[in-house]
Amino acid sequence: MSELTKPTASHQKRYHHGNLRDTLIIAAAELIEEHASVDFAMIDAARRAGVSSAAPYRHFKDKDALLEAVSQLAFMGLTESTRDIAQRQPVGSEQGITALGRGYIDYVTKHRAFYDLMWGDMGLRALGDTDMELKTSGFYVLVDAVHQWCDVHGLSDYNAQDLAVKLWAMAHGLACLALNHQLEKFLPEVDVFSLLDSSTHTFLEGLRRSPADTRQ
Amino acid sequence: MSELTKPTASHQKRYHHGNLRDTLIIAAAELIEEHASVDFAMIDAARRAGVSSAAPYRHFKDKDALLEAVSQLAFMGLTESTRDIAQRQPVGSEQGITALGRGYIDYVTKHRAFYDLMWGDMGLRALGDTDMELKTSGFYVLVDAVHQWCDVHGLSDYNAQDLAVKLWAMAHGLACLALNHQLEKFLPEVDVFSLLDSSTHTFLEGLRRSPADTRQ
DNA sequence: CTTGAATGTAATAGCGTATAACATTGATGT
DNA sequence: ACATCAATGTTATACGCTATTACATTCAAG
Repeated sequence: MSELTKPTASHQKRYHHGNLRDTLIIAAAELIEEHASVDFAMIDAARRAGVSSAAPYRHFKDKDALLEAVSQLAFMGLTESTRDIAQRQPVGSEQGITALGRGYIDYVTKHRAFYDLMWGDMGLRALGDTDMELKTSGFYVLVDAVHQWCDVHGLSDYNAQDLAVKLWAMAHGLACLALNHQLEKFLPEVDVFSLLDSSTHTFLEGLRRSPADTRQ
Repeated sequence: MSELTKPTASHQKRYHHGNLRDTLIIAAAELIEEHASVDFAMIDAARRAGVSSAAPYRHFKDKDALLEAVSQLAFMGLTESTRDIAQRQPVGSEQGITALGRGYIDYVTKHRAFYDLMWGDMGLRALGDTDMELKTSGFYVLVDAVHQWCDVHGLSDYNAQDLAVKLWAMAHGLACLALNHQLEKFLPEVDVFSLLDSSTHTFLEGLRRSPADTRQ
């Protein structure tokens, strides 16, 4: 239990928790990870925080609001991981792009329930303007990498944002198929990361060798 | 109400429904479409079929079992639509491949809740061996189209199944991003079908022009 | 030290799933 | 035709989860 999640005075039961909101978010995130599903009970999150079943409703309008808060955690984690990866890749390289895709797949694969939270019913249901930047900043890391790749390869006439969306869709699609055990069904020998690598490579190869009239 | 869903004698209330199982599947599918969500109440499906709240449990162990039956409907619809489309495309053409992708995106976009049912928690949860063929036969239509494209372009050294998975992932990813309103956020001017076309084109171009040493 | 806002508790309404006990019907064998 | 049993339907109800209400405690501002 992190310092953030503790009541203000340790080991002593006080009437007021002190950090209930944050504690509930953490508790919910843990329960989601453990169950690999968002079908946890509010009362369990409350119990884990050491409060009554009604207490959470002082901090969150309903369960969706709590889930929305957890999804922000998920997006923060994804963005942070994405930035870390981008930082360590050679500028403008194909590897710089595939590494981001690998990181994306790795993240959502290891956090199945977060994936559901980010791209399932939730992601769009509670889409506050405030959260917009939080939820999109990871994408722009990819846009930068694509932009640099285009520059390095003398393909500045391509729209980096358009290409980034396409590359994102590739990684997203592969991740989704992997999560649903479709890959092991149709390509039992192949792992998702090598699929991403070759898929990305073919796509970038297509960009480099395609006639200019197909560009924007 | 189709013939299938009617009690055996019309307009007369009988104790036994006669086709309750099928009627419930249709009713559930309708409710799912209407709510754009699988969060309908069993009792509503029962009411729509004109039976009591407990009757459905004579035909389905639990709600998941009913949802699984609906997901089979969804897969059947997808497969049928895919076959229809494949039939009307020139053999071995790029268009023959993009048309399948377009059809896929069109189908899941118009049946958002079916998409969740097929690829959300459900799809894998109740994955009976019997249903396997039902759920995979659509994919092999794509494999055929890809195989033909490879033949026409003298690229028979490629593994059609591998390529089909990659193309599927592309369409699947784009569909998912479109469903979650990510495309309109990052590329407000562009529609998902043109993205699929250019994405697919670039990929196939990469295959044709890529050095042979990257092939299997 | 008073007072009100914030935050907690206990009790409970309300909805949804699922089961149990009972009722009705259709099908089968003699 | 008729007895009988399995299939299929009904009513009543237990249980779990969400969310609200009325009340309790604490913090913080004047």
